[in-house]
Amino acid sequence: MASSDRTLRAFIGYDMKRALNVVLGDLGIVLAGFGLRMTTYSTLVVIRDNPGLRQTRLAEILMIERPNLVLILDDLEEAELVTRIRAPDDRRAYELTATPKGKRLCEQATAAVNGHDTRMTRGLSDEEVAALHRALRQIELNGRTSDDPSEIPRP
Amino acid sequence: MASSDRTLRAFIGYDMKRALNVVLGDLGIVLAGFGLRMTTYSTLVVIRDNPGLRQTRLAEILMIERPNLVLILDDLEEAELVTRIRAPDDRRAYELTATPKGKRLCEQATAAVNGHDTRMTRGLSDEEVAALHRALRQIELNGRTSDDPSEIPRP
DNA sequence: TATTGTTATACTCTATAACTATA
DNA sequence: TATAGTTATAGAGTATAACAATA
Repeated sequence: MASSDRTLRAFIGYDMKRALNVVLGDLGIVLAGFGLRMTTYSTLVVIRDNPGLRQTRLAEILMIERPNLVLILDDLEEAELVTRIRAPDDRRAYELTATPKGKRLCEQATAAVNGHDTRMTRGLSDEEVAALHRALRQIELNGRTSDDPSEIPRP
Repeated sequence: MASSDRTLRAFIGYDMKRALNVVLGDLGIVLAGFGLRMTTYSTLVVIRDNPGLRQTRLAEILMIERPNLVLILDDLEEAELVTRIRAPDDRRAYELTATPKGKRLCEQATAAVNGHDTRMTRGLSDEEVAALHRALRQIELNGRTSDDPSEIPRP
């Protein structure tokens, strides 16, 4: 009986969670080959793309809490992929930069993640993949803007 | 600078994770109104749809590990939404059934989750939502069948 | 007084090994 | 010996409160 979860399959959240589970499983294997996890990889990419970024802004971009980012950066710094340098204009803050080693690893890992992405979307046309991206971003937007709890019916 | 994560936005896994985060956040609020979490809700639905189901099979359907299911069922049983009854033909196993109270709550919660689902997919046409379901199931399938590690290039 | 980064902590979800009782 | 359910435990991700240094 392969469809015993048919009721749940009607919900977009369930199909998203099932699909994301297998995607993250595969991605985790790929990134482990570079000594990275999902969190450290995405953090490294954003730092490489935005040199001099500070932690509060980085946490906003990645939608994670600042205390959790501290541990991720500790990992990246210990692996010599990222440096924290005191900001000259604000001695409370750090400017984050990818080291040459970090940039190289980021590029190699990104190539592998591109391959992973291609594998995961196999069987879908370019237009279908583009539509998938659009739909997911629309849903993210819907979720952000429905923060008004008055819209949410309660029992 | 709203697109500082543009590199990551090219990956389907990133857009899926961002979208799922907001969906699960909203869904969590909806389900909390019924005293349920995501895990207890989906477990309750599958039990109601498949009376007499046993735990090993249920864990397979939901793709969770059996030890983790035990705690979920403890919750559902303590809330008197589900019963574990010794299988007459195999005294190691339990037959899982939703109580009348469990069926009522399941129906009410499902109505609320339907509303949540509609809110989350707002701005998307019926055809776009259908395409989204199809794409996500294709990706889940791709992930399942690419279990062969020989396909995954390593550094 | 407010902000940056930090520490400590707690809770959920997830994953594995080892146990018991039955088969 | 194999299976169904269970216990114990550990890891990762996530969330909040409170702190020191600086603004």
